Amino acid sequence: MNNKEKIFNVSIDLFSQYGFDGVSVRQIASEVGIKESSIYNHYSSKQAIMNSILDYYVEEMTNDEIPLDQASINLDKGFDFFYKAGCDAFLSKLKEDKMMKITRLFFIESYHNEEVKSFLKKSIIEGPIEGWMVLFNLMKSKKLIKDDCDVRQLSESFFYYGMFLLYEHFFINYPEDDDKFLEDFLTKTEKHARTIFDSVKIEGIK
Amino acid sequence: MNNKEKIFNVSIDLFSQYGFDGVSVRQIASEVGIKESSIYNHYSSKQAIMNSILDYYVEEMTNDEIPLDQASINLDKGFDFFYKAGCDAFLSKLKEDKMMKITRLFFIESYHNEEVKSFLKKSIIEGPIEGWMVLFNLMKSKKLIKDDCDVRQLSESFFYYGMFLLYEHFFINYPEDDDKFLEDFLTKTEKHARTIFDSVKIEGIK
DNA sequence: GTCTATACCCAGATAGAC
DNA sequence: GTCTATCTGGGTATAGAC
Repeated sequence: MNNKEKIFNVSIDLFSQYGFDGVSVRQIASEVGIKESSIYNHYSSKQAIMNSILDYYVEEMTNDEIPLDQASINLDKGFDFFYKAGCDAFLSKLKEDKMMKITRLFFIESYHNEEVKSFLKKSIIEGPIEGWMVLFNLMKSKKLIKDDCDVRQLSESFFYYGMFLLYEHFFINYPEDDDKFLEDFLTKTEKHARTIFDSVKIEGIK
Repeated sequence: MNNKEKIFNVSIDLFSQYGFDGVSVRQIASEVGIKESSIYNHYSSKQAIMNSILDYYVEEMTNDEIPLDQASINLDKGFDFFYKAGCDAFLSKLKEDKMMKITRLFFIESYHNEEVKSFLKKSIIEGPIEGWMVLFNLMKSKKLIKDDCDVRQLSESFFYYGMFLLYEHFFINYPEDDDKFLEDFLTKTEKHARTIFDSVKIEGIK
């Protein structure tokens, strides 16, 4: 691993622990094993390091589309199968050590970093919500859930539970139990999905 | 308002906007209209200002116990009435301008401030969850909800939705629509409570 | 590409006159 | 209680030798 890569990885480690403002260029340099002035041979500024981390994460996270026809097929195999398949796709991304760290970085920086904020809002909250609305509408057309239920409300009721688990982990419990969190996340949201589904499913559907 | 109070209030404003590390003593002094050295006649350090804000918030937030017998009476008037009463108690605290600001401050500082972190964990997450577990058990004993449902899971499914609305507001949308948020919070969580309740209620109960 | 040296700035905090 | 003046330390970043 060359020094540029080292700077990149060390910065992810430190920024995700202490936040962007809580880490100095000196600290990064010292952790890499070079002098701080050498950093500037690879990145033009501290902000430039942060930007490269942002770009990396956005790139990695936005190429995992779930094709709707596949979702439809999964849904025919029962709700539990369908849910597990969708959740696994998201978790496999998150499971990589680097992605967990950057996710925490995104959460903690979102309150004052406009770029992070708009990414979270668009790609991590609004995007999935719209995806779930499509799926609940699909369930309606398949006569799995009642016709009069509010699809938007249903999507939020379902999805925000998992979002809060993420917040809770990254702000309150991090970094203990990183692995345990990923395990529990699936089983907990699965039970929750069941609860939501049960509230609107048509009699006789499992 | 004397200068000590001014320092206190200005600090709440600035800390909640930019975070503790994002605000300098000079900024606070300038906003108050005095020199930074004068700050130290009222508070021994920047950290001391922060601590007094923490103490104030903890004091204000931890004297609003909901007596269980009252909750039981409310519950007999129907689930919707019961829920609205409980939620109003919490919202009336939050509605004060100062409390909204400090709540945001708590959220954004929680990732690296151990005191804030443990308060949030204990009093804002675990405490209410345990309260809701008591209430769902009460509903069980009143034969309102099914006997085989998981009360812990139910409490989380219910409560985490509202917690995420808080996170979303304070990190992503703040400070736009502060008032609108407080309005929407009640109606949104009410609908969500309905969804959760419907998934476990015994046939014939409203 | 890495180093030493340094510029420049702003932070938190203190001393002592008034 | 507030001021001016100042200390000390840490931050980002640059210049120029090797």
